[in-house]
Amino acid sequence: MTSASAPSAPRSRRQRDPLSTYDAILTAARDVMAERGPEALTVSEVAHRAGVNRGTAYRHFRTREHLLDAVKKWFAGELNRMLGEGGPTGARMDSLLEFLSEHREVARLWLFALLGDGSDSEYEGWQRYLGVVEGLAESDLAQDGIDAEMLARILVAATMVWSLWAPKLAGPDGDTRVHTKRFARELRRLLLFGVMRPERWPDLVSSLQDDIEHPQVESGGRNPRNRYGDKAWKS
Amino acid sequence: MTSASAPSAPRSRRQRDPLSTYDAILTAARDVMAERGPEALTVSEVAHRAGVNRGTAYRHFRTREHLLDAVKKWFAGELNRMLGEGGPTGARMDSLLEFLSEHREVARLWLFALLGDGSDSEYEGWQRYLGVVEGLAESDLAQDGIDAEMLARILVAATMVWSLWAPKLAGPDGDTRVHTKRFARELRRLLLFGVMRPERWPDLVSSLQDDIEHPQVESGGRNPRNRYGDKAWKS
DNA sequence: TTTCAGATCAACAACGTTGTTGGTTGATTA
DNA sequence: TAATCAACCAACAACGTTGTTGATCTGAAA
Repeated sequence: MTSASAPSAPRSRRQRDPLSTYDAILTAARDVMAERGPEALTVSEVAHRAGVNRGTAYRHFRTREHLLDAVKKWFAGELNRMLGEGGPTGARMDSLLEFLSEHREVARLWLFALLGDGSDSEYEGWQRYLGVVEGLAESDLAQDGIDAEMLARILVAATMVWSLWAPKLAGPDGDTRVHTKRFARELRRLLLFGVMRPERWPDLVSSLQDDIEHPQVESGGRNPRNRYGDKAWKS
Repeated sequence: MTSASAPSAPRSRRQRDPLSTYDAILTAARDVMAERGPEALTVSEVAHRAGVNRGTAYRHFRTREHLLDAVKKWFAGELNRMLGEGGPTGARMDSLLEFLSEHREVARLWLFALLGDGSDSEYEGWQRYLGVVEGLAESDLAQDGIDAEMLARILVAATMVWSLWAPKLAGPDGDTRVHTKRFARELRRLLLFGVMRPERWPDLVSSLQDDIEHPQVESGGRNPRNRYGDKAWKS
């Protein structure tokens, strides 16, 4: 050290408890990161929020980057849990919405990750979720010709974004539940019935059928099973 | 000034052209902001990218905050244009997707804005878009009982997120168009037919109908017109 | 009770950022 | 051609951030 005699006002030193200190720092980091994004995270703010000296944060996480990684790791686990949970299909959509309403920071981190440069890092939770949608698509509970992967993406994307929209629509102290109920209802309705009356959109319908005759294969992606014309719409 | 005699190597001075300098700075700022988010934007990086001295940037934009505001203003106009354009419904969805594929930075800025703290700042473009969806929902081209606002949100959310997903799925130098075509197709299919076979999900169907008898009104939001049971599904 | 590993912290150096200042230079006009 | 004015730029001060260092304290073991 260099100078620094005895500090005149030795600010109450944090009680010793490494584990809970670690937790406090990680939680604070998670909050900061969810609020303002990984780019905006500073160790200073995290330490301040955790009620810890900045130096202490550096003892628990070697660098700022290590801290970010720890949060991302936590987040990945949370996302897995989230996507994996819930019964099949309908119930699963609802439980996803519910989970996200209560863990908005996960949705925020998800979007920040999407905006980040990391490659998609397909979580196993996503695979499980996708598996469920595929199972549904192939069962006779669902219609024909569904592209399960794209459908799953539509559902997850809409749900994630919704969970961030809801509080803005509800206002500063409004209740998000009413809006969320409307959202969930419209989503269910969409899944059951769609939007258009197919008989009024012959062009669109035939454009879907055209895709069969000119399939877009190549490029690794899963190949949608396109078979229309049986009883996909109406009887 | 203080010291600073004659600079030994007077780096080639930028040709004088205030307007294009302004543009260069604004464009660079837009790029940086779209890439790394508003929080991560520094005037230094913007000036460097624009090939301009930092001081020059400060001549055109009084502070960093003014620069951010200018980008946001530009973005709002772009978003309006985007949501406003395109024909009705199906064609509009496609044009939205197309626009976003070519202007990914708009989608990124949109998500960053969503993650930011500004209140929703409902753009007029959004109102126009919503108006179109409402028009469709009320016409006899569409099914009954659609909650137009929520449907519009589902569509916009899925599309915005997709435009950021696509390049990640395609890989570093892959072609996004194939995947995007699949996405667009599944979206159209979803709008036409939905996913489930309603006759196999009596519980879900009746839960939608229940909403009529126990309507969720209150809280300012538009009240969905729920009337089922006529010919919403099948004939 | 004494000892001591390690948890906590204040201070430091190096660096990057913001916003300001005043000198330089080029285009326009008189 | 000469004067003028604004665009451009280098350097500066003030500040915040990162990562490091050594002093100090504490809980638990000896």
